[in-house]
Amino acid sequence: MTEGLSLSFFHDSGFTRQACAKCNCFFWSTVERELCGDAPCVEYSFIGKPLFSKAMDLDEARESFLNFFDMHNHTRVDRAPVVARWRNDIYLSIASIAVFQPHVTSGSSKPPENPLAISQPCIRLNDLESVGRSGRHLTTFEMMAHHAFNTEDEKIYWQNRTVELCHEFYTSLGLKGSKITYKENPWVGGGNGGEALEVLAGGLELATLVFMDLEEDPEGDIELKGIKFKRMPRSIVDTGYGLERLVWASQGTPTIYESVFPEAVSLLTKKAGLEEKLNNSGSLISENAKLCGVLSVDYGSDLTELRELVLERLNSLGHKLTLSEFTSTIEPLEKLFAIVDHSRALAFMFGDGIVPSNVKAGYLARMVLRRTILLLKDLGVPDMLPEMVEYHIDNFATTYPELESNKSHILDMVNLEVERFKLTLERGRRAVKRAIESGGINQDRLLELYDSQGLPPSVVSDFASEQGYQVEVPDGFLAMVADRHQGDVKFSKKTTFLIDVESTRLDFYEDMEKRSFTSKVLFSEDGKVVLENTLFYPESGGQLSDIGTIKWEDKETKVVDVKKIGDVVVHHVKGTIPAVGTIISGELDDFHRTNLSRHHTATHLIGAAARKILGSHVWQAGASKYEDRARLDITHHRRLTRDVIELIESEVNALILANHPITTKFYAREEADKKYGNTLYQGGAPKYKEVRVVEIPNIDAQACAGTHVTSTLKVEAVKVLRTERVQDGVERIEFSAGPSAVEASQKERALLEKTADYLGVPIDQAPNAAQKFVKEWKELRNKVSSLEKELASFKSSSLESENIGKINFYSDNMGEANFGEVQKLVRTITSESNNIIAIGSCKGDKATVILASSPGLDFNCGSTLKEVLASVGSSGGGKETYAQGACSTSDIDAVLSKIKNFIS
RNA sequence: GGGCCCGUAGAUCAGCCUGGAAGAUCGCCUGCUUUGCAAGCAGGAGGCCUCGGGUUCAAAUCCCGACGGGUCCA
Repeated sequence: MTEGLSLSFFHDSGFTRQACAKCNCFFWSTVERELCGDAPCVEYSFIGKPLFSKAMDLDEARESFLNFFDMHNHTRVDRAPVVARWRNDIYLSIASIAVFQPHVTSGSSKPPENPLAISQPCIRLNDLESVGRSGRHLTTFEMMAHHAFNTEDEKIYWQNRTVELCHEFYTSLGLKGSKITYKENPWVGGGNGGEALEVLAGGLELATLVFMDLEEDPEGDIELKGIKFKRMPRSIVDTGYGLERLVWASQGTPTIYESVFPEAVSLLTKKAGLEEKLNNSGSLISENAKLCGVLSVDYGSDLTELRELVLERLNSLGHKLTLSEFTSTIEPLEKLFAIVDHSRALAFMFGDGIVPSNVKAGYLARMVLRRTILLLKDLGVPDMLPEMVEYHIDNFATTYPELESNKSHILDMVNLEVERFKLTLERGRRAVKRAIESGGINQDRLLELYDSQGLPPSVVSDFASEQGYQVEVPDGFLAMVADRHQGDVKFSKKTTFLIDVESTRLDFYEDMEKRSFTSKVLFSEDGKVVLENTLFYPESGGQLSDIGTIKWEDKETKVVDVKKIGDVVVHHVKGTIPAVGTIISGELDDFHRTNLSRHHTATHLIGAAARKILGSHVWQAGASKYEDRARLDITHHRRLTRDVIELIESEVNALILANHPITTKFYAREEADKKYGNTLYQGGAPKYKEVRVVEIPNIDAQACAGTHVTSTLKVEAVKVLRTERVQDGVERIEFSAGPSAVEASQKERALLEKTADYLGVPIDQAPNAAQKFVKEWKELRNKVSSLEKELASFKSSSLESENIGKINFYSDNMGEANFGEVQKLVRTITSESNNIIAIGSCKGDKATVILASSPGLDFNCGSTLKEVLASVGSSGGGKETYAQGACSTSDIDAVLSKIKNFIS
């Protein structure tokens, strides 16, 4: 057997290709083996028997890796944030290669170094349920990697050298080469694929070596895992060495958590009073971890079934435990490990600028935080989260000083979220109480409480038992939630049509102050015109398109909209269109363009001011620019107060007056990244390999395709119009720049003047006057109401009644009267027994008739009045004891007498 | 990006389904009781029922929209 990944390194070093007796996979090893060395075929053998000659902590292990690759001609690159802002397909950095996708892997950008080594903190939340339980899962981990990017022109290294480096690295740490197996396991993901080797030792997967040289193609001639691929002109060495696994394997502790953050584990153990439990159940934990390694289980589905499975195995190994003994021992420890892990994830998430929210990455942070708090509550230390997060920050101070310098902000965020969750839980407690009082908590109610109030079933169950009520938590609860959200997905229509012409030359980047140009028509049809070159800016980046005119010969047409389709700028025109080949002259609407440019520059200034005033967690979350106003959405965790808005406004206007120049320049992606760092991409993931940087030196630099004015002074002035909370954690600032700012001020002044005028006071007294008027008005309103009451009782005593049988019938046409007064009169009379009252009144030309009776009389006011009013062509109705309707004023007397006839 | 829940007195909420006089509890104020406090008793103040449209003779209640909050999913 010499096929598969038959590398000369393997042959030269005595490896042979073998097949696993259990899973039938092929693997390479220097010794004869029956099994591949991977879970679930084999169990962990390194627990209690470390794989490496020296126990390492995180820093030592990371440095040993990076240093090894430094020594072997790799260049270290800095880590990227855990929030993958440069990508629009994922929220979090999930692998080291994610840092280079898609721009480098697609070939459009060069890698920052080649070959390179990195240790990238990653966050993965897909196995959240397993964290703490399996002994090996983490939400946050560092993926160490050496990457080599090969092109047709430049070959760095490929499979053989990769394996050689890997093997040398591990053996340099004292791992015997004979203990390592390389298992062949092709890799597929994100539209790419390739051959891959899993690096296994002691039953643990230490690293994966992926040789990415395929891309998905339905016509492709290579098939991997059921998907068709074709060979790419590029080939990429994508490796992933688990830092935490290296540390774990070097220490051989029962779980990965005890190796990776021993101090955090012991800190929490102490505070939660779990020392004895942890010390006495060491063997249990390690057996459990070993079994979990083998079982490769899914904790999301049925936990009890799983526990039974593990317990069965434990008991067959000599333990004698009941299910409840096992659960009560293992569960607090699992929670403890999960907390330690989750709080580290939070330190990174908040440290890298995630603002908690109900959407996107912010929601992920909130979800992790809330789970962690609930776990802490279960351990009886509900307030320990800030302390745990702070511990991790301090612990990373040397390696990641950016976390330390962001510490107060991170903790502020944590504390704020803790407070918010407390409020949510308090609201939840009341909601549960109410639900119990109004008929109990069934499955639907439980779902609703979770979905709309954020209360997990376990919390509902806790709250319910406080009220002495038991709640059944159904199996597969999360599946039911998913079901509820089934109908959510909607299809968005995409209408793309292609015009097959040369890409348009974009002249507006050459001189942003130019307003007229000449060009040749390449395409014209159906109100659409494409030119060889254009000054017209197409709608993009939240900026409206230019408008203007196109002239040729003695004709002219209006450009009303401009769109970019691929690399072609399409002018939408109203009127006649020039024939293909015509030389035209184009002229922009200068007022429109200048104002759009002002607003665009102003948007950058507002963003810069907000970052300066609020902090580095402020990111652009969206923006749009119009002729008379613009808006910028920024990430921030609190509502913007008037004070903050005023500060931002003042700062922006100061920047305007300082007359800073604005420069634009195109850079290759990797150059731009190097020079400006990742804050460049405020507007989202960059689409092209060339990045246009709009810079206001020392103040702001952004990748931006829009048009700008050439100095801040040309923005003239900025006035904030309003702010709005678009989402949790996202604030919208709406503002005007230039002449529109002045107009906006004028409008506000006009409103204020008008208001003051109505109040009859000068502007500066308007607020006081309004306050006074409202107060007086309330007082008067209450006075009127009490007078109406008095008047009603007075009138009721003077109103004559007629006896019809045992009934006292009151009837009166009160003419023009206050409705409140009439109602009070009716109330007074019907509060005594055996009375019926029919009252007509009017207000202007609208007349109202009320018919009401004392309770307990055998008489239906509703149907009577309905019938009577119907006879005069009007309508009305009501209940047995009270009815009301309308008719014309001239009919009142007729209606009243008809009612009387009805009664007698 | 999508779904769901909510907006009524200073606070917490009921009333909305089934349209027809704005409610409860706590808090607040006054008086009585008490050496004082807590409490108790009696009385009282406090509501553009978030806003804007629509339906209706009539809207806190039904419909549409906006605003404000909460929450789940991707």
